[in-house]
Amino acid sequence: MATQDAHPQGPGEPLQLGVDRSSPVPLYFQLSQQLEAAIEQGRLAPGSLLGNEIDLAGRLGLSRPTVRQAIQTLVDKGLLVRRRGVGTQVVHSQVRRPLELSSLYDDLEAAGQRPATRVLRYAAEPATAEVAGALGVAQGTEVTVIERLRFAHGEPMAHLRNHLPAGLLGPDGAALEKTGLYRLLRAAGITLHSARQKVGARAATAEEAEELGEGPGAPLLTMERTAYDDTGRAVEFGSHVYRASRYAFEFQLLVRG
Amino acid sequence: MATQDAHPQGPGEPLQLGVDRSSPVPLYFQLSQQLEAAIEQGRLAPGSLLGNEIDLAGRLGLSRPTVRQAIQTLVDKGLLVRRRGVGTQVVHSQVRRPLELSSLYDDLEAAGQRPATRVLRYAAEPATAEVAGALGVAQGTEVTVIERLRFAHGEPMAHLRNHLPAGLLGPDGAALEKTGLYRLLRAAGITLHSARQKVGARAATAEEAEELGEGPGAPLLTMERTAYDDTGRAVEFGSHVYRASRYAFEFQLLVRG
DNA sequence: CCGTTCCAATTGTCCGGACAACCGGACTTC
DNA sequence: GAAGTCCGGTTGTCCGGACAATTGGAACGG
Repeated sequence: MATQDAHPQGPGEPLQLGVDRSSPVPLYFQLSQQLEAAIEQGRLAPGSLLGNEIDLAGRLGLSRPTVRQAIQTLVDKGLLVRRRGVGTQVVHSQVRRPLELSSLYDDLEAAGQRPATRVLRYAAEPATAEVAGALGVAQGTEVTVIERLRFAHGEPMAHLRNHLPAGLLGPDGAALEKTGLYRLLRAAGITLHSARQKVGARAATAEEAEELGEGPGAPLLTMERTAYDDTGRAVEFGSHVYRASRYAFEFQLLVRG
Repeated sequence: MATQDAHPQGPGEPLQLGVDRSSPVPLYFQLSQQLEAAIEQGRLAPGSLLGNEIDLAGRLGLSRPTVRQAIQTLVDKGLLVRRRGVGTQVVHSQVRRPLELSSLYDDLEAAGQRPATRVLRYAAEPATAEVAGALGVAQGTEVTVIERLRFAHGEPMAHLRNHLPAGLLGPDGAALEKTGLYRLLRAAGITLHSARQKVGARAATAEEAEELGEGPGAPLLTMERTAYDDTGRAVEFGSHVYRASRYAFEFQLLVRG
């Protein structure tokens, strides 16, 4: 299978790769980022082989475990596929973005929709049984309640109701008119780790229809989400309603290897 | 931080762990499965430390890289959290199931709902522009069309329409009355790898309402999905409609580390 | 009493090597 | 010509070791 001189990625250039050993960035991470960029920009064609790990390691002056670690992160992202006895190749599909804990604000902004927010309520009140269960606190504990109306292009898109453990955000609530809740949480030093979601649909009540500019009984998309930080503590319980005529959830799944 | 004699997981038993070197199952996999089972069954309490990797390796007669590989798979699943200088601990949350490429059939069966299926159509026809685009074939190419009505407890739950590249399933279509599509695909040697989904809602048409036993204009949950195998080839395009009064999507997300 | 410095513990990164398992093509054989 | 066999190539698994980076508490000093 002479991969001697013919570069495995085809007749093009040998794909400039190299690591900076003086950088504090881990070597495997430098490599995986370069490979990801090459794939993203099409310099590594879908289906093309990557060249075997031993040679790659030798050419870069790295050890095989380090190269493997770099490749593995891309395999986990779904960009590469390894096959024993064959090699490692770029996946054929043109799909990207493996699915993140999506933030409506970021989604809209990324879509160029210039989101706006009207804060309807920002208060502390005792937790109901449902909220207490979701957040893992005792019923009646004081929690922060946030209700917002989210607009895109000046039109209402969704009604967002969130419950958070008291004291998580502090007095920064005012910033909610200008940015998304998840950004505020991140700014408060909270790193989101996982979330449990439930997506359904139902007909709009009279108030909801009025508020969102829909007809009575219009179909609405509902989403309930409990988000956890990296220690497993529940940091947010959201109960949201979207206009089905204007919004849908899009995401990509990866099957666990 | 003497972890000398006190077992890190608390006053209980030292947590029986051991690997079988004669088994063809990789050692790191044996270990990760045992740890996962222990976490799942609560023998490793949330928040408890796992004991440092060096000792663990020594006790099991394994090397540290092997132990790390086992732990890493559980970190990727979101069951464990590592912190340098601290240790590895079980995540606090009680959540499970990181989100799979969910199959309605499996979902219903797991919930003890005894799903049933009526195949409305199983035919070959030329691909429309929408289907051709989703499957990545030329418009007009012959594709397999499957339309099914899915029941649970004798009540209609959803109308499922799927398009597949011709010849993927062969004549096994009859089995669709007895099992799910994804199981058939797996049995045909296809390993699903990723999928792109879009979840929305809309009002039912007259026929849909009739077919699903809902009132006219009832809210329906819609899902479009294109699934890809491990080479990136599109193997299925589904266009499904669920009764919002009876079904909702539940899933868990992990933030990529 | 409080803040600072230091230190031990633990995970993070990286190396070099060894052998096994598997795939695909070439070759042989019938 | 078709089926089975062999073999080179590649990834999968595992080992043992070394040093760096970070954390949290303990000791120290103000």
